[in-house]
Amino acid sequence: MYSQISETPIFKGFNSDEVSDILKSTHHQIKTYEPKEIIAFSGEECNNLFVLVEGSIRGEAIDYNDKIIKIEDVFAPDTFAEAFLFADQNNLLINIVANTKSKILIIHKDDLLRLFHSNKKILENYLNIVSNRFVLVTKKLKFLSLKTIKAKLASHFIELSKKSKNKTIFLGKTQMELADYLGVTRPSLARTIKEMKDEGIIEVPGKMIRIIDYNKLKKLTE
Amino acid sequence: MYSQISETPIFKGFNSDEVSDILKSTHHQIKTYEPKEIIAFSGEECNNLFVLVEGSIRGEAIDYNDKIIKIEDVFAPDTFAEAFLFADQNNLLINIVANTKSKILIIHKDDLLRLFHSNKKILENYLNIVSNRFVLVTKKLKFLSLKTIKAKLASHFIELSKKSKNKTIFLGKTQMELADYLGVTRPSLARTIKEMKDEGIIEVPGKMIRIIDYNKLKKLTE
DNA sequence: CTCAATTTGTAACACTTGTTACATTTTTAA
DNA sequence: TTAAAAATGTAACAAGTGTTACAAATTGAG
Repeated sequence: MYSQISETPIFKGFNSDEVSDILKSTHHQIKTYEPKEIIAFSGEECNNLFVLVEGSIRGEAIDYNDKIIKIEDVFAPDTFAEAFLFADQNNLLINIVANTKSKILIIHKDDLLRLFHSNKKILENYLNIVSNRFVLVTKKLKFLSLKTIKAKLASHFIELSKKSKNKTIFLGKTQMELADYLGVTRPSLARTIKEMKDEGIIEVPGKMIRIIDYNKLKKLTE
Repeated sequence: MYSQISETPIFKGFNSDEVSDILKSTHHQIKTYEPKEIIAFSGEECNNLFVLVEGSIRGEAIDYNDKIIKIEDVFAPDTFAEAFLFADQNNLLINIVANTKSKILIIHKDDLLRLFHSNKKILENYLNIVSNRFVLVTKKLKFLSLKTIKAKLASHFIELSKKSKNKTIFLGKTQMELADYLGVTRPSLARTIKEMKDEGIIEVPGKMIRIIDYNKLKKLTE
């Protein structure tokens, strides 16, 4: 099991022997959860770092009509609920539920602080995780603040193009999935793609998107 | 000056003598900026913690047409650009510009790490700042994902009501400012307030908002 | 290959919000 | 107190997106 734990980002750079040593001198729990079991409840104070060693969990919000909305899946090896651990108001905004049988390493924040102090690398790992999470959320925020579907779509195409370093993008999604991802309806998305095609900004050969006019595309993201 | 620095959140709990001691053993710079001077450029890697000791700065984005969009003001004593300091991709997304003559304490992240290791309280302060920032951004995200003006407004009224623990809210803003804050236009905001009034959800005596039907209000935020 | 299921294209219409404009009320400064 | 400035109420219209519906094209399992 220590080798599994050494795969998680918070223990990056440690081998299983080192993980074993660290955990021997750090108060912690390891809990196993069954599928659908609730790991932590929305509203609860969250004073523990959760390290998902094995399995998969999800966060889900419950709206006014008791309808469940899935927010995010997390797969081992990873951590979750780590970014607001030291906030003044550290209440969970979502329920944490096991998708599959899951093994979770739980470290209280006070013990974590001690660990930070005795082990510089763990601290650096933690800071790295939290900072990366922050960058992600900030990007999401920037994306959400785009007002039109065209702007969102253009921004998305530019991101994909940057990643693949290619003017021709392969969309690994159906229109329906892409529409969901962008938070818009499928017919509206189709209409927007058509408009961009008509304006000579992109071509759509099959399941691909070819960027014809990068400047126009960029201008749309304002 | 040390007493000013001791007012900043990263040095919370230290008096000026202690701050003086800490800074004696920590590599740092103190720089002064004139109004409109650019402190850091968008795109630059950001490897320093900025502690705003005196004055006021702003973040501003520049769009494709070189139009400047103000993002956020920060007033001393506070820190900024701290949350993504340890991210893999730690490039600034905005320019940092001085509003007024400002004094800034600059600590490189390597020196900061050393400081964390030698001083537990500083580390805790930093973790607290970053976590709180994360909670703020997450709330903003949740807010932005609300689709209608009514939902945003309802959510805002509920927040204010929770804070003041009172069904009657004092809006310290003009409609124009509130509209800006919500990212909508002023006439649309006025129209929405009128609708909520007509539906018997709120009353608007003068500059106040009185919540009449809390349940209906809450239902609007879905 | 073939047929059913899925995905995509498209159109008509409704709803929400932005735009512009102007009248009215309130606030502020002289 | 009074005139100018700022804030607010409101209306007509435009733009963007959602909703619903259905046909055409594509995909996939047998």
